[in-house]
Amino acid sequence: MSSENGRSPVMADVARLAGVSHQTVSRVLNGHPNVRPETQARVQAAIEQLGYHRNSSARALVTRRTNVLGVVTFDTTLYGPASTLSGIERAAREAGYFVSIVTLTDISRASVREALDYLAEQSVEGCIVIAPQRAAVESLTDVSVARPLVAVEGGRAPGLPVVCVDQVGGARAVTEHLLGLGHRTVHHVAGPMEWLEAEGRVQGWREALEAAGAPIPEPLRGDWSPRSGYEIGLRLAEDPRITAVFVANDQMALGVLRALGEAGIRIPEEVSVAGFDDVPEAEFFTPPLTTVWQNFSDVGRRSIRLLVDQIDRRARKGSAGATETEEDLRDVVPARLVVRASTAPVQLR
Amino acid sequence: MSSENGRSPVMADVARLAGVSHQTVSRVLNGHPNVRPETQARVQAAIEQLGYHRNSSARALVTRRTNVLGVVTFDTTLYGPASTLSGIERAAREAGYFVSIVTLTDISRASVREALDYLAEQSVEGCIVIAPQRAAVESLTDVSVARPLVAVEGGRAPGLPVVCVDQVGGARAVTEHLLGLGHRTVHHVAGPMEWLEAEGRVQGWREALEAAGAPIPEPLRGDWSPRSGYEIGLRLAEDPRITAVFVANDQMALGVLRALGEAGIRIPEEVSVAGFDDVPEAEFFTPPLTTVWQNFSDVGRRSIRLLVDQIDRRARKGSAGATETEEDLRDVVPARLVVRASTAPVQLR
DNA sequence: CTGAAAGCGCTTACAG
DNA sequence: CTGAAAGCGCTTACAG
Repeated sequence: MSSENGRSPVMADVARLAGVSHQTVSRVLNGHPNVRPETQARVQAAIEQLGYHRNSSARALVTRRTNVLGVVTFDTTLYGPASTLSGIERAAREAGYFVSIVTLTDISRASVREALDYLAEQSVEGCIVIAPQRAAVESLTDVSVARPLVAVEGGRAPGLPVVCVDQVGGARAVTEHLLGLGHRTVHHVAGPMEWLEAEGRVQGWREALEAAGAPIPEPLRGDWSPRSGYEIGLRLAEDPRITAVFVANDQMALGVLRALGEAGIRIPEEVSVAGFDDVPEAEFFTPPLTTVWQNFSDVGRRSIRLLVDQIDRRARKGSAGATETEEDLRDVVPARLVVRASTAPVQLR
Repeated sequence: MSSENGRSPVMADVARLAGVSHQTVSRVLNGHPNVRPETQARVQAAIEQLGYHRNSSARALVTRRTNVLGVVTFDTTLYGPASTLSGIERAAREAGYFVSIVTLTDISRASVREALDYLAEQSVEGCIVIAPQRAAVESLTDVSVARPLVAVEGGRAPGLPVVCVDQVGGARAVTEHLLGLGHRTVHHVAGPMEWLEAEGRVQGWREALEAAGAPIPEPLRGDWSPRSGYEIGLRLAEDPRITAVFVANDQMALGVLRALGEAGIRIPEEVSVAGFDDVPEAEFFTPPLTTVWQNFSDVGRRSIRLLVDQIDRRARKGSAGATETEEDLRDVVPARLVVRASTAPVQLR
């Protein structure tokens, strides 16, 4: 695999073996035209014989392109971020980029900046930040960032392209579904205030209630965990006027189902429960959960497209300086209601 | 942030501003001794004033080190791989490495090779393959790999360092727990044959039954999904002799719980059910699931340590050639039984 | 269609 | 303690 003297082969070794100059090897490697077919074949043969791989650092040094994209993400063991990351990675590879990731453990402004600086040291050509918290988004707009950037689930941010799922629309759809079943109103178990997705879902829920002229109860706040859903569920069980609950994610919905179940409340006969995310398990909860599906691979694809567009545009202009203010790019991916057995027409409790 | 003429600043710009040569800047950046404190301060000031970042490609070209590690993983929306990836990423960063990931969609020998070749083009210094399938491991041993490699959940492979959770021990513990509750035997819902983790769990279960002199039923095969657990659960529900089921992961266990529930079978009064993984939801299943916890962040830490050790050893020897056969490194992380409400002493059904 | 030359931005001995 | 020189392995005009 390596050349005779033990080090890995370089372009010059290939050139020598093929009886050409190293520029010709470079041309073959880069698919330039103007190489005689037989020369090309000789070079290819030499490359294979030596097991030659182009040195990516040398190439990056001269082309000023690393072909690396950075992704900053938060807690990849949550279903949403994990699915998004996976979609991003696939789309990036298809676009010819490598993906370097940093997982955040805490979500302060400082830690996001730190992650971006860290990725900058690796000379990434652009970054995607999966940062659904308010603090994260602010940390992105605070400083004029030197290189292309896309926020996923980022909320509205001036000059920062954003790709997000239509949280508001999804929440509205699930709330309307519950109202349509005859429920007088719908209670809401929300995610943490700092999370933009949590706010979007609150907003959609509120809009649907307002449009229907239904009473708007105070939302109860969980932290996305099944445990928080369970604890809130215990409280919900005590109020007999509650007949419908929209929970901001499936994990918390699981906790709510469990708490209501323990209290002897039958679902959906006495209380309807709906979630958000459509995790693979949701279909097998007891009962199977009505929820909202998000197209994460689409989110990945679109965010890579937005990022690569920025990179290409900048490359064409040849400017490494500040970006001129771009129009507010905001790509909203629709959400889809999935109706299962945890929601039903209202009955007396 | 950039130098006057619009391009990003280079070492020479810093040198000029600080009134030193660019070598001195390099020394400061690399923390070399033998730089006068005041020179160092001047250089630091110039670096900050210009917003200078060292060009990583140029550095990698001359040091022959990219500081990038590759991770090949399979379906990061599964709890195990996602948690492992997250542990690896954190440990790598602490060790001063960047992490470049490739997510596999199918798990053929060819796709693993392709992913490794892809990472090789980025000049990663070593790779971790989270590849719990037989085919993946074989693809790693098949070809003598040019650079350091560690397999996670890889089974026994000659010359290939492996970090894995003690699947056999975990499965034995959960089976012994069920036998200890008085069950005559324990049925098993296994994962797919190609998965080494599935096989380890079958083995531990079988060993425990053999040691107890209990009958050994044929394991039923699922595909890790809740749906497959559900379908197998429907069959289990029909056999009244079954009183205890060990399911190879929590997602399938959820499906089993659901199927038994639909059949009117009470858990754990009539049938005990246990899982494996301890996903965050497991505690909130109905009933809360007895399962086995795996320390994924430890797996991440240990696999990075093994990989970095290999890299350092190679760097010291200065050999880029073939690795000499190393002792079979195999780092086994213990698993821990977590008893909850889904398992109970045997009763008549 | 192909080669000789310059240069990308660093680090690493080597002098002093 | 600091600088002049060489070189890492490529690509990119520029000749021919």
